[in-house]
Amino acid sequence: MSLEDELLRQRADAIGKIEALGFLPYGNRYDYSHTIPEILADHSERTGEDLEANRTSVRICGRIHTIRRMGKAGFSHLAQNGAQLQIYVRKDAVSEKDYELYQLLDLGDIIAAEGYLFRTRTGELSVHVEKLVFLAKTLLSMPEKWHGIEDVELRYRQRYLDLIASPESRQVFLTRAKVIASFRRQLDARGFVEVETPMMQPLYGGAAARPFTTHHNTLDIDLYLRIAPELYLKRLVVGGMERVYEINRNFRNEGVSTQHNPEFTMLEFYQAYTDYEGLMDFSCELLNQTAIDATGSPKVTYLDQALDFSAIQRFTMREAVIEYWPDSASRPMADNVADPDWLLSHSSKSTAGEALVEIFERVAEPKLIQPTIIYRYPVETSPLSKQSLDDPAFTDRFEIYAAGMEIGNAYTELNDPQEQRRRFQMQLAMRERGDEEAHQMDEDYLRAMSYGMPPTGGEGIGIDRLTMILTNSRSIRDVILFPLLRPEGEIGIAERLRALDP
RNA sequence: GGGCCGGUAGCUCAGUCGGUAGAGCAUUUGACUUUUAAUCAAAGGGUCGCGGGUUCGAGUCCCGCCCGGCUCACCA
Repeated sequence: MSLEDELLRQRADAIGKIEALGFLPYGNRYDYSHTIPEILADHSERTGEDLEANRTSVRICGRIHTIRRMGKAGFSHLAQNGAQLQIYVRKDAVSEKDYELYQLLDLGDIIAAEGYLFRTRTGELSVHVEKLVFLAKTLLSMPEKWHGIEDVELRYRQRYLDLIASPESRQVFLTRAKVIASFRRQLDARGFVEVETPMMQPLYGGAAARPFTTHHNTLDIDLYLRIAPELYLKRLVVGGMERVYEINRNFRNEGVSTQHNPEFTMLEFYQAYTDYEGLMDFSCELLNQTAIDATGSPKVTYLDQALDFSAIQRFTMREAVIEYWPDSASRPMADNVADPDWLLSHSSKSTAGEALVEIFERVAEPKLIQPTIIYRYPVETSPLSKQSLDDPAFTDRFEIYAAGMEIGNAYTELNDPQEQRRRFQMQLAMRERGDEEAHQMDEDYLRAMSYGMPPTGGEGIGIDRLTMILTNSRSIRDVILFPLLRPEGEIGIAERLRALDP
């Protein structure tokens, strides 16, 4: 018998013994008087004398994280909501049945304890237990208490174990929730309406990416998982929902890396009657406040580098190429980065605009550690953005970079259906030249725009990447609870449980 | 997809030149009524990722495959 089966058998046997003592092996509702974090918040300052003089009774519950048994007494730590509280179980302070239960407990079991607060000889706030309640048994071993889970594969596949074993991981996901809550609060306060648009779409659009394909049986149609909600959100703006936003998943059938997960979460919002300059100012306010709400400060440390979301810098794309050019000897001049011949000679792309973007991504993007807005993007790579009034080769678009990653993308929305049709046709031509990610023609969207769309600014912010930065996480998989992994193969737990079933 | 690194007990990790597979935690038994990585004594526990090959002999060397990490390419 393998060790794991032996442990399983021992614990299954313990369930029987616990039941024989009169406890439910898997308990029901338990009405605690305090959560463990509440007790720590309310009573951590109290002295032992105070606790003795003004006895405080509590009913707490949680998962057992440590057990130290010593003959006729013992200590355990219960964990709940990321905090731990010690309990002290003494043979002469509880019923015989409860003490027998205490002897049968394993690390990882979930119990409740009732008693009063006191301080131990070493000063730790603890519960002097008078009664125990059994709530749930663990059949499998907990991770090692000191190192926790080091195997990242295990952390991603069995996130629940990661959450049990490492408070830091729990904190990452609490911060992620704060990021999302902060955006919602800020947008709601400004009159934005949260909406949900289709994730299964007959045509995909709103970004340059390859989609996932699926099929609806009854309708017998192929559908795409959305690569962006953009075109639906703008239909809503046409319909008079002047400020809308959506926070949800996009799906892109592309590579996996520390910065890419096939499904990822975007905030997209649209505001009628503003433009990209209005959005730049708004973005700075939004990100500053989100950083504060999530971490307590606009200044954060990411991989040993100090980032300040209260001081977001701004460059045009052309300026950024000059600013971040790697060596001063060959540094281009303003005339160079505006010269199609110069651009084409420094890139393998076939148009000046695509070349500028390619050069920018090569020389500047990795160096954009400080939160930075890059604005004015070439028209070729921006099929849905409005052209700049003073230069039709460019669009009124910007992206937000931080820690060398793109975390946001925004522009004045194109609202001229005739121009939108031309852009779609330009994209179709790129598609015919072999660009699989070029935009499709979306006639329903063109039709919507033909009813008149108000001038509008729209923006998308990558929640996962922003959360990486705000939690100092190196990989996007560290901020996604269940990142996509290949299936692990046979687990075998069903068979092992079946073998235990009497 | 390419390159590099990794997969050994439930967990964290050693394993030398190819020669009987180890430690700590966890588990079991015993001692211990304020411990806290509790302590002390003893015991049990292995598909060395999977499959081939070389060899008298493979955790170790060779080949293929699976899973993961980093990185490059692609992308947000």
